[in-house]
Amino acid sequence: MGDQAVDQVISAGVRVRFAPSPTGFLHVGGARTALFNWLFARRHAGTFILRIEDTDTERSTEESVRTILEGLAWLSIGWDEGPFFQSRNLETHRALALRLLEQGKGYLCFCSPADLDARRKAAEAAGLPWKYDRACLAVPAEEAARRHGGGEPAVVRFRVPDGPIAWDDLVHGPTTFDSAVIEDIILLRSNGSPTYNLSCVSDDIEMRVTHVIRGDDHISNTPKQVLLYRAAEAAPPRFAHLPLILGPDKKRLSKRHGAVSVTEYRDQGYLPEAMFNFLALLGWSPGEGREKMTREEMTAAFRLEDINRKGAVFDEQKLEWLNSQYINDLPADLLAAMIRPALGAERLWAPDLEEGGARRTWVLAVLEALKARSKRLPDFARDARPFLSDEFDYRPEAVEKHLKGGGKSGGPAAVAARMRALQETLARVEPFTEPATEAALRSLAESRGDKPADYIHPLRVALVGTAVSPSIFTVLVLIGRERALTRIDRLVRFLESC
RNA sequence: GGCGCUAUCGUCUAGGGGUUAGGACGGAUGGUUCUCAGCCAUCAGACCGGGGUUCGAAUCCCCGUAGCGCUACCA
Repeated sequence: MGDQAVDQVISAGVRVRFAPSPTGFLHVGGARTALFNWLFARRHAGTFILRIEDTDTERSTEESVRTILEGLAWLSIGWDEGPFFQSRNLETHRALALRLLEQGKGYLCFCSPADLDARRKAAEAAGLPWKYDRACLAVPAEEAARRHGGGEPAVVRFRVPDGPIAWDDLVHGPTTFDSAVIEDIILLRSNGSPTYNLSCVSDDIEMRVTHVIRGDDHISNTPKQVLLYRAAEAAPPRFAHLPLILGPDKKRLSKRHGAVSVTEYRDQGYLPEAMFNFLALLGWSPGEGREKMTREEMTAAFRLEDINRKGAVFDEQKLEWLNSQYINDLPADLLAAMIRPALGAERLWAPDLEEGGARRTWVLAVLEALKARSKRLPDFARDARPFLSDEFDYRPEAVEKHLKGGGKSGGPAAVAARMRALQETLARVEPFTEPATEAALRSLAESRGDKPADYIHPLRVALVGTAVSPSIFTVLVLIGRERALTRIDRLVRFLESC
């Protein structure tokens, strides 16, 4: 079958789901799983289902549900069905378990957790591999029913049949487990609540999920689930297990590595498009060296078969680079909208920036000048301050290097003299444009037997307070003649106080 | 311990019997220049080890080794 034919078969109703448990924020691993499900669904014009697995009432919180939804929304990963809450389907899960029990595919187990724990520990201490020993399998069904009816606590276990279990993983290829290593799975706890594997399989059957795309850490759950599909006489879905996202130490990415929540990255000033692109590249490559891609390009190129099997280290430096690329591509007016909260927090956002008008046009020009040197959104709020406000400090290292710097600059007095001369020149230069101001500064330097840099560096400190900025003449024109002259005044006064 | 998964530059990866093993991030050097960034150019940098199969193996097979994951009445 050719690729197109395969695609057509797959496309006959692809249904995938992202099934996070709401016990924390949406971490980057979860986001990447959601992303791949989304990409696969879009690629095959299928359905993307969001299912919240909130059956662990101890740890599940509504706050968690909110942040997960918020994270998905930020990344623009929308779902077609749901969100469904697994806790609403408990009765269906229970019915499946009871059906299996009735059919003799399961049995009641009266072993207490404490008892089990003791036996497990004893086995481990003796260096023996532990697996539930099926002690209760020997209890006749009638007796078990009577004891359970009489109030004795019991769990429902699934009786694992003998024989090999195999599936053709879409990313790992053929994978097999020997049922001998799988213990009889608990389906229903002694309080009657269903366990993860049961709920998961039951829901996936009910929701007619065709492809289960999830993290590698679920590989060992898969044989159990395959068994459950068989027992339920339902066709199992295709499985695709994604490589884990690792920290720099090659261990599964976790909080101790720093930021792991997607909303943290948002708050650090990453663009959702950059994050989306970066996450997609973690464990997947369309080949041909393609890296920076639009969602549409990623969707068109996405194939589960191209997913890697090796865990991928989350490289913040590359994320930052990608982010700078996206920032550079962003038109200034969109940029303005994105950094507005940050500017507002710094009290740099004035109401007159809201609508069209000269002031807004000017602000956009400032952002444009700052773009190439910005890696993350907060870089703008920091660098834009001297443009948007007259309140800024001289950076110590800039003062040290360009104002006081002994031999080369001749000391504060010499710098002050040059700035006075420059001030006079700038007061007269017409028009006040980049080429004209540059020509004026250079000829002034020449006439006084100095180097242009002797004027440029102190001027930069005067205008923005730092040793680095965009081209000084761009800055000069953006700041404008009047403010520039005032700032030179301020610098001269500062030099006199040195 | 048992079971499973994995193994190409520091990192993300391309390649899948014959390649100077390619690209990107990061690093280094040089250029542009008023600084930083950017941009441009150049450089350094990898097929885990051992056996097979083959005329030929990074690629296929086996065995090691290492790393990671799972091993709950959590999900």
